[in-house]
Amino acid sequence: MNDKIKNMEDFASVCGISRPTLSKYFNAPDSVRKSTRFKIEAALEKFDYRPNIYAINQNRRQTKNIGLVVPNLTDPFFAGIARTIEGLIIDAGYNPLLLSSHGGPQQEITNLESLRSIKPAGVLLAPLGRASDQRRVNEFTREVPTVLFDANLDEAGEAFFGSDNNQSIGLIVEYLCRTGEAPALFEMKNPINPNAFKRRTAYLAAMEKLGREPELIQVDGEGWNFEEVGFLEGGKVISDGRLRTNTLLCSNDRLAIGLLSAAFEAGLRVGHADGCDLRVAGHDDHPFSRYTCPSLTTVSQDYAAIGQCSVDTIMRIIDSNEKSPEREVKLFEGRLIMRGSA
Amino acid sequence: MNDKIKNMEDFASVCGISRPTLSKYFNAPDSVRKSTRFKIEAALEKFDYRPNIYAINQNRRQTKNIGLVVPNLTDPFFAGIARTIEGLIIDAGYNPLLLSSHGGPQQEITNLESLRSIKPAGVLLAPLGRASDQRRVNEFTREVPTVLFDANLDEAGEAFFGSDNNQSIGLIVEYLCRTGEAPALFEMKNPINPNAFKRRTAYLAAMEKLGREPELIQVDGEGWNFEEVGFLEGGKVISDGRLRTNTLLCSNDRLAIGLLSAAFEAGLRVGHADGCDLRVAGHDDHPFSRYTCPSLTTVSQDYAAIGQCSVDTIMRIIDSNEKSPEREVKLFEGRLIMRGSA
DNA sequence: TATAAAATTTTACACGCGTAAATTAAATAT
DNA sequence: ATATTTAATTTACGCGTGTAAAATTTTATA
Repeated sequence: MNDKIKNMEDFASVCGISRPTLSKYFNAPDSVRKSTRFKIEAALEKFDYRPNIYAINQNRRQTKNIGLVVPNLTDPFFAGIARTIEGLIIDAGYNPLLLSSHGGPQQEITNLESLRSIKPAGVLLAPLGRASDQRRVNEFTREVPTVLFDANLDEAGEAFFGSDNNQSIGLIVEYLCRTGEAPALFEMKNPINPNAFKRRTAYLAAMEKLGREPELIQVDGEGWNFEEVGFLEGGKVISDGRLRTNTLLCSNDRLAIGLLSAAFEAGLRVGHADGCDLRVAGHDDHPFSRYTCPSLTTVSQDYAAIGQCSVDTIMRIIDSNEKSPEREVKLFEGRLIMRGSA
Repeated sequence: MNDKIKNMEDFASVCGISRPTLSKYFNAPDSVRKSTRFKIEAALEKFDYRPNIYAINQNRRQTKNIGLVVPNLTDPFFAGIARTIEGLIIDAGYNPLLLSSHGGPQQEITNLESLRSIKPAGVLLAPLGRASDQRRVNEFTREVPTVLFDANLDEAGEAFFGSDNNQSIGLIVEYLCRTGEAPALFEMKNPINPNAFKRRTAYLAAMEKLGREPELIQVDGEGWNFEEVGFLEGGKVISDGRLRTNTLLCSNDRLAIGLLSAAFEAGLRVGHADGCDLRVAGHDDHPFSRYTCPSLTTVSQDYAAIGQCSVDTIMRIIDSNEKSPEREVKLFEGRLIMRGSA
């Protein structure tokens, strides 16, 4: 009577219907007659059966898996984005598989390899950027429908969605110039994020547009420990008296967080109030930027829109089952977040 | 000649060996004769074949998957731990599947459910703690070999590994008492993390041992936005003049980060130097605690050891293929991290 | 060289499901 | 009520692998 249900066959018999009908039900509950549907759902209440996902995926033309690769999950910024996108993927009826490249191009390729063996219907990839193994990423995107986000790679994937660095940097440069001294750009000499290059260019353009003299403060440092770079190199910049303006725009919030810490230890007062020595601004609206001392003025990226757009697009590609004729690129505007530091 | 290799059958024929032998090779390359192994590896160079993971998992008695569930990936503390453990799982020859409960008990159960359908060989679970749906977690651990870490749940899983809160809290309480005023404990009234309760108890015990009067500052606040709670409620505590000591021990670093921000905005000087108004200490050695203003004195947990121990144990359980007679519990000692804030 | 032991290969079947094609039942039109 | 159309169901086959048992080959031992 209460035999163990081992497979769909067994479960079909206790339902009193055939196995293929059951299969249809699991793929689309509304595709079976209402009366049979009730039979199935009644049986589901009584028996503990769920289809074997491996058998399903072996036989489906396509899996319901969507790969989601981010450069570094240890960065709460990407962790937050990943969470948002995961939710969107689930809402679309797919199964997200989250992988982090941990800042390393080797790991990034490893992630793509292991995704390949999972035969995903599509992949959302936020690549490392300049550090990425472009050739192998391109190779992958030719075999698996892929949408890039956050960082663009030349011609890789079906589409790219990210922030409009020109607009967002322009926004904060204009704000800083309007409310005080013109900012110098604090950045890494050899940044591994391609957005950093875009931001540098955007900074130069914005300054020129405003008729100000740009100043780049390019510091040493490797890898993804941006806070450490900001702290150590920012500390040197301060103690060496290399500052020719009292306003620093950091290429990203994590650099700014380190820099604020260095400024604090150097006894500098950061902020826009009277008597302050330094203004510091960032970019990204990092989750922690609200809690720095002082809180960090920055630009937020519209990740709700970027995520939604990325998911919509990969779904469209999956549904249409064809490579789109041309690579779509869409950039979203940032929003100024005014806080205490500048 | 250069036909597409579609399955192991095809690949076996281009290797010049039988399919079952090939199957053996993929499961353990050293289990086949050296000469046949060379044949296979030579063919692997020439042809692009990899076994279908779904067919493999459908037929193996056990998958090589290990589930890894953490309470909240948005917290860099857990993101770091997850990364460490992922590496250990891979080293052990298994395939980690990382899931975050996003701070919600419903998501935690959902995670366990979706892990069940993946039929993992074992699961490493850092539960939400008090917020967890204990009954359903217990149900899961009865069906799937599970090791708990970070937060303990009553009798759930085969083993638990975490930090010795008594030792670590004792350590920092002793340090604070020795170097200044005795600390009050700053914590949430209804913390969702069970370690919070352990730490409260440990604080009371440590104070008693030192013959000091304990003081609990229990603030409102729900959820996992600890920085916000620390900031808002800490700000109130400061402005209300509720502080009867100049030394605050926060139940965790994230509360401390918020509190430091509140203290900064209130114009308080935090630190142990002369002329400071307040000393603040935390617990966990959060990745950001190095970059607060001032940098945060805290206690680091030995997560290298906790992770290693957790992975070793789940591997032992998987290999022995039997429930261990008794539930193993092991607590690891914390280390004092002295920085600027206390 | 003969023999035993070990390793390898072959044979044969199972796993649990998707899905095309054929069949049957239900819904609609006449 | 009957013919027609449409939807639901069943039949039958295939997916790519693991694995036990039997047959064979290779290696080690005497």
